[in-house]
Amino acid sequence: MDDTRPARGLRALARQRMREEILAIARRHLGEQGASGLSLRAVARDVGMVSSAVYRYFDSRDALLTALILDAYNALGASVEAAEAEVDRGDLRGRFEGLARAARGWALADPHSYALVYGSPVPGYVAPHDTVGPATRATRVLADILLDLTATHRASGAPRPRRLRPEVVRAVAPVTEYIGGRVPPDLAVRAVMVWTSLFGLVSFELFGQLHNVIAEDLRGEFFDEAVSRLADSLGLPPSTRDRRR
Amino acid sequence: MDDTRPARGLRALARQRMREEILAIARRHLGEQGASGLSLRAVARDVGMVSSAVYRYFDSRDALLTALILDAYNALGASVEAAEAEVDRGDLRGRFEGLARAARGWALADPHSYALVYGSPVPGYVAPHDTVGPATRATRVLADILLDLTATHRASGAPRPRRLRPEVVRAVAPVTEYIGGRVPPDLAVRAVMVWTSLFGLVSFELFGQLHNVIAEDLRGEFFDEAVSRLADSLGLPPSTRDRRR
DNA sequence: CCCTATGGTGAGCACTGCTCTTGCAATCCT
DNA sequence: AGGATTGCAAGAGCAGTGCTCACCATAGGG
Repeated sequence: MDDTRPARGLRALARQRMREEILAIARRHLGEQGASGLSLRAVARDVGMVSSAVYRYFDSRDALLTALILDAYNALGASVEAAEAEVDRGDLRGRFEGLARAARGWALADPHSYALVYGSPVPGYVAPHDTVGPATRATRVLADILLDLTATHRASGAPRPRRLRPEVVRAVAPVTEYIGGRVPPDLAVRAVMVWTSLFGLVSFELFGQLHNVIAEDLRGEFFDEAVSRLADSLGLPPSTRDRRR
Repeated sequence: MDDTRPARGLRALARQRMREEILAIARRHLGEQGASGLSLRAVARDVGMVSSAVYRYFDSRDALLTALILDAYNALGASVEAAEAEVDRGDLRGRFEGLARAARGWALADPHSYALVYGSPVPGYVAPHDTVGPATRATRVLADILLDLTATHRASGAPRPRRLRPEVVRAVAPVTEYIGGRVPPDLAVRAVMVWTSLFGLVSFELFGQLHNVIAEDLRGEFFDEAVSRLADSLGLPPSTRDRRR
């Protein structure tokens, strides 16, 4: 049932087309009513099938949701990649800002998909985690920025690294390994904090936690300010486009 | 149906007892299967009623959930308040650390309740926001710490304030007003970022987003490190208990 | 002290996810 | 080319859900 890839043969091709159509309808429903309101039967109706037929393509409602989660990760990843790719390679801060703004923009445009991946796990804790591939597309972008940062180690305005307890160094070991290169543990800690801060902010905004906290019509302004400070905390040099002084 | 407070008369008292009993069972179910699996019928069965009788006490399943959300806010608030109250008033950093650790501790102990309030809104975006009272108990604690900070303005190790665009100042106006006193906008911005960072981190940990990022057995260590850095970013002076040098 | 508001009952509607049997048709193999 | 095999769709059905409603008993308060 985990037919994702090749599609050889006429039959297999038709099967994949059907799968795609179901997913398309499901995507639409998700965008309209959210994950909790996504009904396999309703999707089946809209696609013109009887509900039991859908089970030929997805093992369960949760399987359908998992496919949508993968979808969402890819959409976010693509959006972030595209935005970051538009920026001059040398402009590390600009690349970071592009990444951040793209993430928020995508989340605002498709809040239900965002909730699907960064909200509370809907089914019951089981789902994702074999979705590692697409899940890391966005994080990869940040990792590459950090790689470029350490390569051209202009320690200009970089905050001085803190002394780290060895347990903390071990704690962030997966990150340092993932980023590659020889990124110092202190930067890895900063990176994780920036990442959680970024998505924490977006989540707060989307999930209504910023009510009576940040004026609603100025959320974008505040976000930009926050992103700028996060860039500072990473030690990203001032943007090359408009370097002051 | 919004019978929360007084309870005068025998009947009204019995009513509130029943309400409490239903809530208690619901709370148990929530802790076991999570919000999406909370069934009004199942709760009714466990409490020894027929399902329709529950509707005498709660307008709908969502109303029950809303009551549980209120519950959760209060539990988190109480936990945070208690932890922070144990710390010497002058030890601003210690108070902040106590608050942060209590929040994470409560979340880990009752993840479903945490997801209820800080995860994606389950019903369909409608619920809370009249629950402002209990919702702010935890934030009030931070606000008071910041008030004490600005009162005893020892600008010792405090990061130098940034120049703020006027839109940003307006954006955080609700925060500055909520905190009270005359807290500078720059500190308000920092406070919001610290808050989102804190809960972003907890959310990431609880929702599985830290998989392959922070070693699972060292999450606590990493959290402490992060909290320490967040305290720095607020300009909280080193703890009075173990001041170095 | 009686009467009425209150709260419990059970049937029922429309919906959900999921399973299983049945039949048809396209595909593959000899 | 023909027959066996496989894939897909339909439909009925089960267990469960949220929620409504007509129906009563009873106990509390006027």
